Amino acid sequence: MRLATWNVNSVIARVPRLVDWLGATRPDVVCLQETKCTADAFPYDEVRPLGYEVAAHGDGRWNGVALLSRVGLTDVTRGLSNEPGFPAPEARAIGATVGGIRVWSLYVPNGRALEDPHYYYKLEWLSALQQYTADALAGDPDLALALVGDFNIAPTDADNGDPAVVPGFSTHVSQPERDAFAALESAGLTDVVRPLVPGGFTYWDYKRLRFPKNEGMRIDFILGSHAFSNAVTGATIHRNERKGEAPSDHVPVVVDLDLTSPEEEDDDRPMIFG
DNA sequence: ATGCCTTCTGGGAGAAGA
Repeated sequence: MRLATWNVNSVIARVPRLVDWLGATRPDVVCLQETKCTADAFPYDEVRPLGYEVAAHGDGRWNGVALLSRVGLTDVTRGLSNEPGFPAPEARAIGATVGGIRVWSLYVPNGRALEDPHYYYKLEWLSALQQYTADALAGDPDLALALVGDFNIAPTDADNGDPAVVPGFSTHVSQPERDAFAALESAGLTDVVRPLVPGGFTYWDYKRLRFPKNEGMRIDFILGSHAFSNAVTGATIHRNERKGEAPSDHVPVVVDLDLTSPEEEDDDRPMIFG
């Protein structure tokens, strides 16, 4: 199974690129963020012919998340049960069961500026996500759970190549944000891409030649429980999607999984005859 | 330590993003 995440910065504006990329990459599951449209306005007719079921969650002008799947799409949940709002809850989380995985497409609040009300909203939102994760894995430690999307946090200094993002002055690199990211890992999740792709960014600001100068940030992640992480066989960051006509400012992140069940794995054990 | 880019709405100029 191939699973991907992509902050498309308007799914309607990105339809030509999205359709081309889906055809070339053939992911089974896609988590989209910043769709910037209501669920009614999602471009279903452009995506369904490629074989995908679609679940969308949108506010309209801002935010918006969606899930595409060719391996089933059931038990769709829009929003986290304990999700804070700004002031009302926003369309930043959609979950579903796809191909045996509980997957969430997530768009973590930006934070805007240190000490801004939106910054505290971001931290509260991340706390709610951590609580959900802890509860979900406490209920089923072997759950194949994946938190996928734009976390708006650069967990390490190496993940920040943007000279405008300065520790001590900027969001995305503050210790409370990094602590919140680490808390997700402490709750039982691991970044499944980093061991396979140790370096590289997933976002470059549109302005100031950030992409040509490769002054980007790594802020889009695929975090998995052990049942998910153990199945990962490969990972790629599709840097070329930042090139060409009308790109998003983020690029897709992709993982390949071998979700062979333990029973089937048993069949691969050496046989002893006689 | 910002909004010289992009998107959206609304039918302008402004908000938001990271």
